[in-house]
Amino acid sequence: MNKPPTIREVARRAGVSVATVSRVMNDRGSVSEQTRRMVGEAIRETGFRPNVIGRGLKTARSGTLGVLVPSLQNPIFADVVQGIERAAEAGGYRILLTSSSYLPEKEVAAIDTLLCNRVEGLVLTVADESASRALDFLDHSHVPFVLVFNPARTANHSIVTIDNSAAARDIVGRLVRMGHRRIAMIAGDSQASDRSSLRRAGYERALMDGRLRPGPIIEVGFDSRNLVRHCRFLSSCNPAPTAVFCSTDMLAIAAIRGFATLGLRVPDDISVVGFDGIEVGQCMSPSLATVVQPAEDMGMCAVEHLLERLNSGAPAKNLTLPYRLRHGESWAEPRETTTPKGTPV
Amino acid sequence: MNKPPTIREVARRAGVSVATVSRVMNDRGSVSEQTRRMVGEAIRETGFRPNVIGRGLKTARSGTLGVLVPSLQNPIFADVVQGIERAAEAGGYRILLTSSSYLPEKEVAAIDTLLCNRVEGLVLTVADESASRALDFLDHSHVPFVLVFNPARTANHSIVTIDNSAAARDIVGRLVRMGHRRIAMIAGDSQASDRSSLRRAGYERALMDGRLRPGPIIEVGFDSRNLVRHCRFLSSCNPAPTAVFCSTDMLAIAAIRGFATLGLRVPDDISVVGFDGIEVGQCMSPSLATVVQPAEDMGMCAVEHLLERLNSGAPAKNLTLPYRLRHGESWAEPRETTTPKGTPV
DNA sequence: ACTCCAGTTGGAAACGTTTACACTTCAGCG
DNA sequence: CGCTGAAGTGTAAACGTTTCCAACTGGAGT
Repeated sequence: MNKPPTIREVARRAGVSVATVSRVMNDRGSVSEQTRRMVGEAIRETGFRPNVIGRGLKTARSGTLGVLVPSLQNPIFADVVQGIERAAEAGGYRILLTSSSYLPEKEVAAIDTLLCNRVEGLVLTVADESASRALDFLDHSHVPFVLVFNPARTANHSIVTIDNSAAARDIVGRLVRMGHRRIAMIAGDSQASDRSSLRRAGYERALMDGRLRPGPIIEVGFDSRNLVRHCRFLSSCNPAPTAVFCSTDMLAIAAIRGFATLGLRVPDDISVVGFDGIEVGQCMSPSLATVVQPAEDMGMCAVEHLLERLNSGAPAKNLTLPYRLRHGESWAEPRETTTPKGTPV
Repeated sequence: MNKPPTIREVARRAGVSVATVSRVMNDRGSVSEQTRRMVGEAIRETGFRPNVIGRGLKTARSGTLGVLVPSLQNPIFADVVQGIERAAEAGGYRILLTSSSYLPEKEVAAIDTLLCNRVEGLVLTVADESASRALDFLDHSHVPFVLVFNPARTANHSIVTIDNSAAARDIVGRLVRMGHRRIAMIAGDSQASDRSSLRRAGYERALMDGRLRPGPIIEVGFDSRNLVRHCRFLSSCNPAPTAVFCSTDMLAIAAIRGFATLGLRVPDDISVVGFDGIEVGQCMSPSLATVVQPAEDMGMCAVEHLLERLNSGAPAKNLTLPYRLRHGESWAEPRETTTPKGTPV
């Protein structure tokens, strides 16, 4: 396990000082064409690779950004990480990836680790922006960070998000106008996600708009795979809901599956809509009607803004990107409505 | 943007030398209970966080592992990264994540970057293990690495994989025994994935076993979302295949979608099976019949083995984990067979 | 011939840690 | 009372870079 060559060996080999080698590598300062060639040759011969740790120590720059997401299991986060990685790479940064498994205590630990590693900035999604001990922590660290997906509750944070509440109201409103009078919600644990509560608020607002009572609301864990039990409960209600709004696509997919297991067809027997816009949603049958968050873009925007702050000292800002609705096959007018139908979408 | 406190300030504050502070932090050497307390207090007061870059420079250990995957878009890689992150965290390591977008030239660049960052080891999936310039590169670097998903063609690499060819032969064999006589394949670009070729080999082998001719084989890009064109082609063949084996679940999902668009039902009109075992496959309807790779486990195994090599100098080894078949709803006996049916599965 | 300046180059001091080594105490022991 | 050794502590030298500064060259301008 022999040590990799250092700048000193390259210098010796090329018959110059380490300062000159450094100058050649970063082409800074003036170096004659001849020495430049010789140094280049020595670098190639030795297989020298500059040690960014040594460099980082001197320059006080690590060249890395920290990333913290709840989980990679949900494709929405994989997408955002993909965007982050893309933009970071374009900006000459590496990313240090950690995940919290939706546990607030792991958030703090992970951020601490990232700060020890002297990341120059962070991109993260926390469980609850307003209650996050992790963020207080971060606020005092003087390391710039950008929240993704978390709602903008306080103005002095950099945030890239969409209007969760409006989007939920929008898509549930469509269900109402389709004629649904009894709309249930399956919500991810609101402790683990402030988005979930906002989406719920939008849902309730849409029902209020239509003078309807919020249907049964079922709160489940984010890692719920099997919703059969909950689906059975919903279909046994009286009156049974004709549509279900799920706070994430993953839950919506699981719900569709759950209803299928019970012999209920979507959307014939019950409509199901989701939230997130993950890619598989539009590949499956029925394709999922949902709110599309531009996750990869959000990741890229977050990094771009972070780099602006890093490089030009730009101020923190809230960036609310547009969402769009995807009209999938998982929703339809209710088969039998007890009240007159509204206007179809 | 004031600098974070250093060990020196902590030492000054506690009235001791930096050596003592260092000793307290790593509890190594002997320190009296009293000074230990004072140092602890000084650390808390200053909010000191040890700079792992400084530490890394001295100890020649970065505490990071490099990870390179083709893309995070495909959940199979998100899963493996999740496993890698888990195991790395458990072992006290951080991960530096990069992706190649299935481009061999980006593989080399990414690995180079990771090596510059002095990762202590790497976990990666390359396009083609036997042709990878990136691996030659890595072989000379004396940094241990573990391949995931790539087939074990050469014995001296650490590899965590499954038997792709056997698995493909297995699942396609089931189709044959179900009575399918005309089985097509939709394969991901074999340039971009050595797995794809192996799966194809297994597919061909299974057909040979059943004395059948390989059906049409369509090669598509890994990022193919819309397979309608190819599905139309398949259904217009004469005789038309009654089943399609796809080299990844993502392609299988897209294919099911494609057939649905054409008004063909899966599995009634045509069976579709995939390969990978991503979670959404079992959530959708019809649920996807597929080969399940234990992706998260594979990621964890890879890291565990890597750490063994790192810590105990254990030798490289090939680890072939078991796959299993998931009996989904996307396959069934062909509706009309021209030859007598085989034994159903 | 002298100064001046731009173009090259090297020396050495950082950066924040860890750690080998040396030094002080002080208790235990003969 | 002196010797020994352990416990506790400090000093300073690394680790691999970058970069400030000084020094040296040689040609142009006076």
